[in-house]
Amino acid sequence: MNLKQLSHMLSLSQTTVSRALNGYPEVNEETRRRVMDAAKRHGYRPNPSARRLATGKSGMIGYVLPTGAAVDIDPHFVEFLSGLGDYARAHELDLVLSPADADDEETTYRRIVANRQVDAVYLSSPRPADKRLALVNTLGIPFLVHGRSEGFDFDYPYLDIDNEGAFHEASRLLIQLGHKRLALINGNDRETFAIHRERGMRRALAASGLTLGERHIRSVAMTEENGYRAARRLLEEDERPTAIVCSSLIMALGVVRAVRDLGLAIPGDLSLVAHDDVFPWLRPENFPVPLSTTRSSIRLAGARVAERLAARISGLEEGARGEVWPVDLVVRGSVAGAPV
Amino acid sequence: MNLKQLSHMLSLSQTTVSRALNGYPEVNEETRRRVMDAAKRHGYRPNPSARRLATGKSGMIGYVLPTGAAVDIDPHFVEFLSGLGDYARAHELDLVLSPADADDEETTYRRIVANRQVDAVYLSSPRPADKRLALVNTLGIPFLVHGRSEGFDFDYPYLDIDNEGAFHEASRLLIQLGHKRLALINGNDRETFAIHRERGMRRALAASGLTLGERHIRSVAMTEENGYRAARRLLEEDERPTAIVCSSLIMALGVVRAVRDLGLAIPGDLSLVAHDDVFPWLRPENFPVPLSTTRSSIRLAGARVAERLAARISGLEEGARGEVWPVDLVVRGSVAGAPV
DNA sequence: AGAGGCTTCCAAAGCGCTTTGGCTATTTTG
DNA sequence: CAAAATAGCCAAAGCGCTTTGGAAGCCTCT
Repeated sequence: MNLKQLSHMLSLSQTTVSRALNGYPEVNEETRRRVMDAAKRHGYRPNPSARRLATGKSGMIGYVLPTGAAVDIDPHFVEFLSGLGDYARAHELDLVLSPADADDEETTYRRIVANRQVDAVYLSSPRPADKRLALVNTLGIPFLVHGRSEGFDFDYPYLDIDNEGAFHEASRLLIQLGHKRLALINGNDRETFAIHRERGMRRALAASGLTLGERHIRSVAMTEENGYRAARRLLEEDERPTAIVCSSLIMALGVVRAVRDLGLAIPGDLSLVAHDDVFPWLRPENFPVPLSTTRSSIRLAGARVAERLAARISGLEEGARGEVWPVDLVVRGSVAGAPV
Repeated sequence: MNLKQLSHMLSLSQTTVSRALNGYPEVNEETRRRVMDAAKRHGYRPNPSARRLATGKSGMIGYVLPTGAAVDIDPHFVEFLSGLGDYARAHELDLVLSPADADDEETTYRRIVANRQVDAVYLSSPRPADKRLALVNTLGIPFLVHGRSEGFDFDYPYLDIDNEGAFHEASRLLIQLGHKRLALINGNDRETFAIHRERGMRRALAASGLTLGERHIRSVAMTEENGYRAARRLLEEDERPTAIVCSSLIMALGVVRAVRDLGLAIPGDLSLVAHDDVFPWLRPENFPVPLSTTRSSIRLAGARVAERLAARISGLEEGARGEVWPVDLVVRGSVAGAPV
């Protein structure tokens, strides 16, 4: 059933039927009802390929997926996807993943824009002065950044959590508990979120006249193994830290293992706080010692990104609105006063 | 730059240019070269929307993503995606994720097929007599199943690992080490992979005159917490098992925690084997006691699925070919002889 | 020399939608 | 009451490709 058949069957022109269906004003309300009715009754669905060719709109949102033998997709991605899907489903928005060589994402961005494959894209894990962001901004396709970049002379729309505030609060708590030697096990410090977290922590320390020594900060890919290694190096020092703030639950697994291996105890010898993106399959309250966390559901963020993207596509949202979500600090058994 | 301009510039018809570019035989080789040349020089890329409208082919593969508040996307998915992307990138194949209500995926399948949004789809986590499989089979779109189903009167193309063989081997090893009370912490036993794993284990036990008691098998969603709970229940019994085989590394984390909480030791009191899908961020060799595993890279599977899907789209692969990959049994410190 | 067969190309007709420009009534306005 | 505005509809022209159904030119064969 296509438009031609439908319009013929209604003794109307394709123009009128098309307009009736798409809510244009220049059609009599009664005619519109007739058309709508017939369309529903016959299960008419406009052919998206044809519509796309005519309008240039695809009804899909895009994401360029960096791939390559050395590239690991962040496990957070799947949770984010869940959220995105939750919203997108209700609006029949599909998501197109365009795999790209991690060393040359530009080609792919250019391709999907030139081909008008998607109506909007979102970027994640931005770095300061991220090239992708500049590119997508000049290409003129609607976009939204999950996270933030820095160092541009233009503004852009984004959704981020208050990483700096979160780690500031976590650090402040630890300091108030008497800790003086804090350490940070961070994610890749070329990504903005990691920079913000470090900044938050330094700010809290500075406020109490403390500092974060070079040796007390590790910046690594967020795997269990890296968490372990980082923790061991930190804890085997002479003046070992009495509190660690850690950028992910997965790394925290490694930290816990290291603490055990060294015969230390949480929170007796070491207080630990980690950031929790809220995975259904790994929960901080189920750590050997329930883990204090800075918590923010990445899944909710995914849903919100989809929502805003949809709004941008339909023109409801414009401009460079930035949105920063507060982060909960959830205190559980893994923090205590500094050992004497 | 579109076809019209290009052909005009070459003083050829659109027909000829189109044919030259698409490798049709009825065009002079020299003309073809001229055309190819000009196309490359001017960076001509056929508009996919137009091509799609004309041919019905989209150059994308599809996946219906079950979503909903109660639905958690499997973290394995992202690794699978990595692999898929590795292959797809080289072939400019995009992946479209169509979110669907987990309780009604059928509508979405019908939509993407009716709309010809994708050239092929893949299904994952199939169950016995999975409705999606039957649906997709009748809808007539090329497809590939990652995993296997059972109980159909038709064959279908799939890629699966030898789950039964893997758990058979793991169990056999444990039995040979003198274990008599084995337990299984499995995934959702409505999914085929879990059924196969249980079958493999039972087969190994039966071969030695042993059985798997009802109380010695747990079937749960694969989270750390569920692993913990299942292990506790198993280990708090009077006649507790001396060996556990576990369907995922994430659950194994919980098992390890439970063992610790109960004051037991691995492998002294309990031998443990888990299935490892090979995550970059959680490796069995880094468990407190290095974990023995049945190992199969889900990432490689993703790449292979993409490859076969591409072959199916282009007609290079046909019929209902099933492909079953062997699974490695990797022995590490977590298994030992049965306690006396 | 004429019939038949290749080779190489083309004009035009789709694919199924949206949108432009225009046309005919009907209503409003000065 | 004539002129202007408005409401409601339509034919046709795209969107940029692929593909059908020739057609022209040149060989080959009998």
